[in-house]
Amino acid sequence: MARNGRPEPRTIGYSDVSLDILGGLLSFYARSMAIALNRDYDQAISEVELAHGHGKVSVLLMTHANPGIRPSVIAHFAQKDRSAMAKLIDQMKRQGLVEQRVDSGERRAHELYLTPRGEELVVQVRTIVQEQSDRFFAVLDRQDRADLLRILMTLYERHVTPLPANVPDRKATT
Amino acid sequence: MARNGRPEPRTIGYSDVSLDILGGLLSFYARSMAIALNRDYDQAISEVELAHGHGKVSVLLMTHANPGIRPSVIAHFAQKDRSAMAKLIDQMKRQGLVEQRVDSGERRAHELYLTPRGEELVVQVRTIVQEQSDRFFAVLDRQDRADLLRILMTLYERHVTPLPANVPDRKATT
DNA sequence: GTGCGATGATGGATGTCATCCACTATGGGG
DNA sequence: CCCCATAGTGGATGACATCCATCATCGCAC
Repeated sequence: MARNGRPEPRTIGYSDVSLDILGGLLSFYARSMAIALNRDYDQAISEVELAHGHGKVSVLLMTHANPGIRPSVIAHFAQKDRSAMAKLIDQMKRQGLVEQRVDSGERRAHELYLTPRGEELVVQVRTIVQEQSDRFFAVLDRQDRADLLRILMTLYERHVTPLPANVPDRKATT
Repeated sequence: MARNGRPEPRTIGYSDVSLDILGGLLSFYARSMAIALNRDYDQAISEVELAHGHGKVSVLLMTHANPGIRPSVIAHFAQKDRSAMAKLIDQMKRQGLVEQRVDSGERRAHELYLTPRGEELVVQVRTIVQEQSDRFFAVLDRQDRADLLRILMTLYERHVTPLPANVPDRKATT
């Protein structure tokens, strides 16, 4: 049984195989980390009704922090297709977590609000998500965690979008 | 048009929205980076017939570097379900890239070999994969790249499996 | 006022992939 | 011989990303 819950090979040793260039490839390790992180995260978040992916958590937290926010803005920060975002929000509406109103000043757009039920869930979700992240990255020392956060924020700003001004430790990298 | 090719919101500003705890959450940034990286990678790798995910590339490179390797060993390092790995290898067999033989000393297991065609593809794939990774992480300075690699390797060893002894810069972290 | 292109949201089609389960042939140990 | 574990395989299912088309709305130019 490997660290990730999958059976490990039991009839042959594998400590001397070569990973070829993968052994020194940032993208291989980055994607591998994401696989492990996703699995761990999905397990943690399945305790509440928000299983699978960051989408619902992003909607919940960002709507909480920004009542009236646009679906398209959330989609933007979460790197989610507009159409997929609409479906996700529809699901959360059916779950009784959010509600939508037409923006009176721009009737093509919607404003998102949490329901009281959604608000209750926020506290839980914050705790679960923070603990999961802390636990996953606890194998790193404090300095490495700080460096990793800084580096990942840089990558986010350069590959996704500039971070809002209110994000702590954000540096103008654009 | 945002950095990732998706339309960005055009009728409202969004530089002052709050990301709530996501703004300081390692797992959010890690997963966001992976989304961006996956997209970039998939674009690069679609130039050759290995689109989508690291699976095929891992099979190709690790079989090249370790002729006769077990599917289960590749699955182990690539964090892939056995059943999914079997389907993937079947696909690559049909593409004429690999072939399988029964391991004579352990007849439950298979040995994987590349075909001449598979071998030809290795050179291309190596170049593409290396360039994609280099390009994606080029936004970081040299020190940050080195730190990121070291940190990600630590995470791999702690969350996935110990790295083989032949991997450069590997440290015993178990 | 009208027309045109852009915008935000929505629905649909499609492909891909992970997960989980069941099964078969094989191997090792009691 | 029996039992349990192992490696590989096939199937079912659910989730999700992507891409496309559509509609209502908006802003701008003529």
